[in-house]
Amino acid sequence: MKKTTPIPARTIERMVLYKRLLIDLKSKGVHTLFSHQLAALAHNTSTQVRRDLMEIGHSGSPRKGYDVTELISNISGILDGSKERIIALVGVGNLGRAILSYFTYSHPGLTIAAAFDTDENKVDRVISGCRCFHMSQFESKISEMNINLGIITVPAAQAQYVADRMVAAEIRGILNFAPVPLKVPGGVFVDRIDIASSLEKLAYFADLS
Amino acid sequence: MKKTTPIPARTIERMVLYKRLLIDLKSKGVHTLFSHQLAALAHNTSTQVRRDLMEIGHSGSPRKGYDVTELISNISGILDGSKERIIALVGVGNLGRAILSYFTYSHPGLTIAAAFDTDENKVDRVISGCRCFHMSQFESKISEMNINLGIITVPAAQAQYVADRMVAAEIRGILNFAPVPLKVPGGVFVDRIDIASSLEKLAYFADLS
DNA sequence: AACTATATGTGATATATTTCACAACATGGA
DNA sequence: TCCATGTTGTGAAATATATCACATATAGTT
Repeated sequence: MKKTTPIPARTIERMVLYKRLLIDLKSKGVHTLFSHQLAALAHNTSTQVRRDLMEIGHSGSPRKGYDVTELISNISGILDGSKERIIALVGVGNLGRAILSYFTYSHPGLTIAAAFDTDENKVDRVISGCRCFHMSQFESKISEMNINLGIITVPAAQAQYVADRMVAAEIRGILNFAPVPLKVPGGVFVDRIDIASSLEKLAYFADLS
Repeated sequence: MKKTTPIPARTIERMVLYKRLLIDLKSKGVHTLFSHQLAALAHNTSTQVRRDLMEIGHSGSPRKGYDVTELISNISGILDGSKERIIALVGVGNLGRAILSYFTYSHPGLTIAAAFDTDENKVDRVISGCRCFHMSQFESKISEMNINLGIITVPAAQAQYVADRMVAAEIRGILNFAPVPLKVPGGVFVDRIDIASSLEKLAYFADLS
């Protein structure tokens, strides 16, 4: 079996953060730390940290705290699934290019293997270190390269169409930057990053305080 | 008084979505709709929609549903605060430029009034329709232009420094694209968009299904 | 004018998530 | 060796969020 208890979504989000913070600490020579120290870095409480670590079954020592290396490896064991994550990006506009260039400095274990667009000026070129193909080759490249995650950076009007093709190509996770909710069958996970929405939310909560 | 009951954060997020969907519907000539129709578009349930609208005190008619125009105006009344939202963006790299160009087609009520960087090649130029200033002019421009929201698109190492200057310049809301949590005093609202984290989360949830 | 069918609005309930509070426990020092 | 200290791990309580279930309302029909 893969996992015994379903780990809460929020916990997973924090886990990603913990992992990055811990890797950073390790590179600075920190070998051990307490829940309240990690909490200070992650900007939450020590109870939350301990509860999260409990979720993944990690334990530390009451007086020494947590072993950084061991904790990183435990968290990675949870986050890094069984199969490799290989990503396709569709829509090589400004945002698409920005994301490509951001990931050129190969993020740990996350590789954008191919980009797709319908604009002939972009097709068959290497853009920010990533080869750009025409959408007509989408299905064949996805299966050829074993791609299982997708990023959508096309305009809203085309987002659902692209999502449908991703689903048909057996992509299991989609990160959607278009400002529309996508309809996908169960078993496909979608996350949306909506910059305009975030700004509106920001404006709302910045007002009160 | 501004608001009587604190509206749940999640409700606000959905409200932003509703508003956009409704504006789109209105432009297509839809005058009235039922909660289950909005729910279908927003990808949630009719109960959720009704509960959300209850939150802002909007009511409809059992047989006609909700009046689109009236609903848009009610939601806007909640979301659009008293003062105008004027935004500064710091860090004119790939991501920063992508965001600038995205907002050039002036999103409703959200204007990026100025961009800032320390790179002399970018300073004093107009980039994607937005004037770019040197960071040394940050404080003066913020107050001169009445900017109250900030977007951080600098590398992780400088993010906290930029946030500190934003806070000092009395910016009340910060949208942070750098992969580090920011420490800010109470009263300042921070939201983080972390693309790498989102991909990791995606990878995790795409695995199970 | 009364009836019917279909939505709304919302108290009550269920679920998810966070926080509290404290017993159990290691470690360094007396 | 035993104690004092400060941390872990976690049941229980609190809070936040979503869903259920149904009484209430209203427009069209007869």
